[in-house]
Amino acid sequence: MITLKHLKIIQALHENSTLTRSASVLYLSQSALSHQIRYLEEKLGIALWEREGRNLRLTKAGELLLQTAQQLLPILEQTEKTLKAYAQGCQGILRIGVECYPCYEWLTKAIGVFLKKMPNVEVEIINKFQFSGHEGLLNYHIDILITPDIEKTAGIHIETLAQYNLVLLVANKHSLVHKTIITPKDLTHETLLTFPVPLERLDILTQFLNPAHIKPKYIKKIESIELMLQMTALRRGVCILPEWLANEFIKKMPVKKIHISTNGLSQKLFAILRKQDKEINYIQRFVKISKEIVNITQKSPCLKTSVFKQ
Amino acid sequence: MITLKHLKIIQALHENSTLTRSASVLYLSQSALSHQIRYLEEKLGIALWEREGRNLRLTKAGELLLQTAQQLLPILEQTEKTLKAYAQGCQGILRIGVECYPCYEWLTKAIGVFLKKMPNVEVEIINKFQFSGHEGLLNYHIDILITPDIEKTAGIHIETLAQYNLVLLVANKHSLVHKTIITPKDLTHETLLTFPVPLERLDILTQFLNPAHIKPKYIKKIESIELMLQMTALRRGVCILPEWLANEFIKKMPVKKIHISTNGLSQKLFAILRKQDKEINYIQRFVKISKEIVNITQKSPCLKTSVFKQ
DNA sequence: CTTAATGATGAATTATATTCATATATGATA
DNA sequence: TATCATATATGAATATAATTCATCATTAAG
Repeated sequence: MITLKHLKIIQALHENSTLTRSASVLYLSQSALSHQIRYLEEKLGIALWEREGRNLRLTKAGELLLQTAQQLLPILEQTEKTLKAYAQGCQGILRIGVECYPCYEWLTKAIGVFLKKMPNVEVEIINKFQFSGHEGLLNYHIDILITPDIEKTAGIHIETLAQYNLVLLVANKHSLVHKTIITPKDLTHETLLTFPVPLERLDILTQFLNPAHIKPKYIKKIESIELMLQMTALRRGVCILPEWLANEFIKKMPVKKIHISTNGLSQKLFAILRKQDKEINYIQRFVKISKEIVNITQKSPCLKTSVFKQ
Repeated sequence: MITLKHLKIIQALHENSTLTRSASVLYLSQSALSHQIRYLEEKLGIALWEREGRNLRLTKAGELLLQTAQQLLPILEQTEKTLKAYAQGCQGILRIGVECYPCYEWLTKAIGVFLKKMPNVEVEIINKFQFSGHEGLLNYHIDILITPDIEKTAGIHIETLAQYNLVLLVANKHSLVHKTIITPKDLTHETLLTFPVPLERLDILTQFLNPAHIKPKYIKKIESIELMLQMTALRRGVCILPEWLANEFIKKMPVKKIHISTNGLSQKLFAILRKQDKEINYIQRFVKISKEIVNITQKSPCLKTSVFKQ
């Protein structure tokens, strides 16, 4: 009765608004779509769209069908991809979602090692999500999510990859540079450079500044870590990075790291997967490699630097 | 590429083993199926079944496709049913799963009230699950689960319907009948009549007997509550029931209730739903009615009996 | 070795989806 | 409000895909 074709149509129609545009996206004629949706509504005996002039608006029934489409299609797509991979002698596809900007540093290495050890598994990295990474995981857009934020939802399995301190980075000539420890107050007049994530996901705010009821002068979102460091060096702001990553940068740029509060501000990094995938060989392997690489990345420069500094 | 038809075929084939049988289940000719699966394997470029003589066994790829089918088809089926219901002017279908034998007593009443108040919603009761009720909920086989057992899994919402005491029922002439409170030791030589659920789900064992390292002489599983009471009255065993239900039976059968331990053995009853369904009007309504009915059912006979007994 | 039953296959048929050509409707603009 | 560019609807023709029919090949059981 309802076919996947219909689900694809209803989704495309939702994304592209007009029949003509959707048709071209689906490589079909406008006429074909028109026939299909008429057929579908006729068979179901219920309107899926309200036609207001040349605009289509989903009815309640249409919404239900769209929701179903958005739930089913990614699952099927994943299966098809994996089958195609199987057909080419691959063991599978691993789609990694990343919700953690500094992670790319070690993730690239980890994937490198993984690809060598598992030449039959393909890897795909996804960092834009329709909603959240968690959603992406549950909806089969990705198979594994690297994130510092966990939501305890059913059906997922959580692996802790690492724990590290966050430190503040300031320019060598910055007024704060001689502090050994930063207090919330110190940041009152600073511009804080952050990655473009929702503010409630910034530990420096939720764990450090908010409890002290202090706001930085301005929060500026920057995509690229290099640019962020550049701006820090040029005294256009200060930024917060994992200590192991900060250690890399203080070697090559005119910036200094300062510890945050007496206890430090620590953060954990997790790899999250669907429970049913926990036993899949190449997924276990990837988690294991990630743990190793994260720990090497975070410890070795640390050591070097501390030797260097003493 | 892969269509729903294929998923249905792979599922039917898994359930019915042979092509011929599956074909008749799907109202197709054996030839049609044979063509379809050949086409599918050809297009995917990978074997989905290994043919051992006339037996089909799924390959790893086939397993993946079957798993996908089992995940997708119930969701779609649910959507189709709901759409059909919409088409007939219904607001929707509520499929209730029940994992609690004594619940039928009040559930029937609750559904009665619900159907009167919401004439446009259809109701379906399901009490056999492929795996667990929780699975059924997450896989869209049911929309609401009535159970005393909660597993905290992601994406589900839990409502507490009631809390009540469990009591022991024995025949009027039973040797334990004059006890006011039962101890674990008292049950050493008794046959315990229970509903057919896994032993780890029986609170009388997990909460009462196991901690005292005591086992009843024999545990006999019985489907029907009437038969269970019948056997209790005939001194073929003793049984554990919610107190409110026990109160109903002691009025009409030669059985007595005895409280369990000094604190009593209390149990909670939950209604569990998918988080995304929480706001649906008729689901909220059903939960509300259930709470009311459970409380009336469990309180009113209690009152009557205590008046009667004094 | 037979036999009854299952699965496979090519050709014919039927059902379904798509396009083409064209008509109708809509919204913007003069 | 007339015009135009653009969008959707529709019937008939066509192309594609699914199903059946008739038949053969294979298999497990007696």
